[in-house]
This record gives sequence, C-alpha cells and structure tokens, in this order.
Amino acid sequence: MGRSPEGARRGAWTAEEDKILSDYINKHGEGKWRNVPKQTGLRRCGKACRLRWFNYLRPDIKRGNITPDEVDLIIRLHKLLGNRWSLIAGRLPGRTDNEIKNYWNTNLAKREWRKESSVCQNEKMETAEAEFLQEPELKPRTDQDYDSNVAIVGSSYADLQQPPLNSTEENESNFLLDFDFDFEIGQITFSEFMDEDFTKSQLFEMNGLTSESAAFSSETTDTQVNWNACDFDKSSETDTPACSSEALWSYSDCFDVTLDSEQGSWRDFIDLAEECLIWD
DNA sequence: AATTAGATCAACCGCTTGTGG
DNA sequence: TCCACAAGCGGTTGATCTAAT
Repeated sequence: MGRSPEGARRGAWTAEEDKILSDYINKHGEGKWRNVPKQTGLRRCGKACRLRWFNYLRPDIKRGNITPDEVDLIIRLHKLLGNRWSLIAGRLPGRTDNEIKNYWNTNLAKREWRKESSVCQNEKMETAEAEFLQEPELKPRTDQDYDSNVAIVGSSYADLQQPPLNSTEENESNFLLDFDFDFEIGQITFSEFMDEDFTKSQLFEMNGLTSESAAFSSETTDTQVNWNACDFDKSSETDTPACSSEALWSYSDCFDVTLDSEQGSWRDFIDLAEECLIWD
C-alpha cells in the first residue's frame, strides 16, 4: 500500500472515529481492512484503521509504564533479536511493537549506548571473549522449580558451548564466532528442541545429507530447522543427560538468532529460552 | 510569563511477505 | 509461475508535552 488515498483524513484519531472502528471490529472481527472505511464511512485508509486497532484500540492492550521486568526482557530480547520489534512484542503480552520500538529508541538505546561506550574497547573485547568461552552455570533443579513452572535446562546444552572435540583451531573459532541458525518451531518440548534439533548428525541422517560444508535443512512434523555452515558435532557424545523440563515451548514465529561475539552467547540464548518457558 | 530545546509517542510511509486466483 | 492484493513490519516524521532558562 502506498500513500493514503485522496480525501482520507490524517493525524490524530477522534473519540468518535475510535468508537466507529471499535464497533465495526467488535461486530465483524479483524481483517479485510480495506473494506473498513467503505463500510463504516470512516475517512481513513484501511491501513490506518488496522494500525489504530492494533496499537491502540485492541481490548488486550496494556496501558501504563513499562515495568522493570519488561525493561529487562526488552533489553535481553533486543540483544538476541535486534530491531525485530514484532517478535519482541510477541513475548510481552499487551505491548505493541510500536510501543516497544518507541520505548527502545527514547530510553534504552541511549542507555545501552552509554553503557557500551563507558567500557574501554580493549576491555570490552576481553570481557566478550571471556564470557563467550565461559562454562555455563547450571542451575540446581529443585521441586520448587517444577512447581513454579520455571524451566531448568540441564547439562545437555552445556556441551553446545564446547567446540567440536576434533576441532582445529580454525574451525573452533568459526564455531564460536560464526554460528548461525534459523529455526521455526510449532510446539515441542524444550528437551526435544535441545536434544534433537541441535544434533547435526541427526539432521544429516534425516536428510540423507553427507556434505559437511553444505547448508542443510530438516523437516519433521513439528520442527523445521535450517542450519548453515555449522561446525558443531555432537555425535561423539556418549552420555547426554536428559533435559529436565517438560514444559512446552510454544513458539510459532520464525526465530533468527546469530550467536556471535557482538550479539551474545549461548547463555544469553538459554536465558531467553527460560523466559519463554516461564510464560508458557 | 514567554520562549526554547528535548522527549515522547501516535501515526505515516515504503518496503517485504503471504496468499489466492 | 506470475500477478495482484492484503497484511505486516520497521524506520521515520511531526504534533504535543514537559522541563529548563
């Protein structure tokens, strides 16, 4: 869609316009936004109607200040996802992508930038490297953890932080710095996700692929993984403790994560996963 | 009280993606 | 496979508010 059609009103919405739009959506449901102005008489383009509904009129919109918990989550999600506001908003019930984007640009971006710039460049490099290479701190599992539906991820993923056992210095570096994957999950358990999807050898088996260097993909009934140029090899493991969590991780969006020294470590990713599990 | 600068956020715009014929 | 249309997304704009002078 391009510019607003000739004659369409622009600028702030009036209470009357809001009521007309709300009444229409409540009666007919969302969708067919182009029809909305025609059928309601609103002098707004369909796109503007959609935006107004999603960002302001929806009944489940949460009003009021962003809480410290939400701020923390936004920062962590942004670290992993970048400016993918819609994805970030999807993990903050009642918040819109526009709201989060505005909040980031007016509050957090500057704060994060100041934090970043206060660290000496050399120090920063050392810290990032140290964090990246650090062993993950595995949380002890307790009954309370299960009761509160907090997912505790076991040591099955700890191995993911390790370079391939037979790695050379060169591909170890690639593993740590250039690991890149896309995945799309319908609804699987976290243990399935961790134990199955991250096993390159299994994926190769599933696809009958043999080339270590080729990009490859796997499709099962509920999981799709596209994995590129990964040097990870888990096949040499003899004992992989099962992940303790049986919580479902429901995540229907395509979730792109690039794990490199700039964006974060495996630990960041696992932290994020835990956040998701707590909500679900 | 008036002016100005900076902050905020709703709304807009252009582009991309998804879908159906 | 192509095309047209609808929907979604993220960057940007500009009106309004607020604090400082």
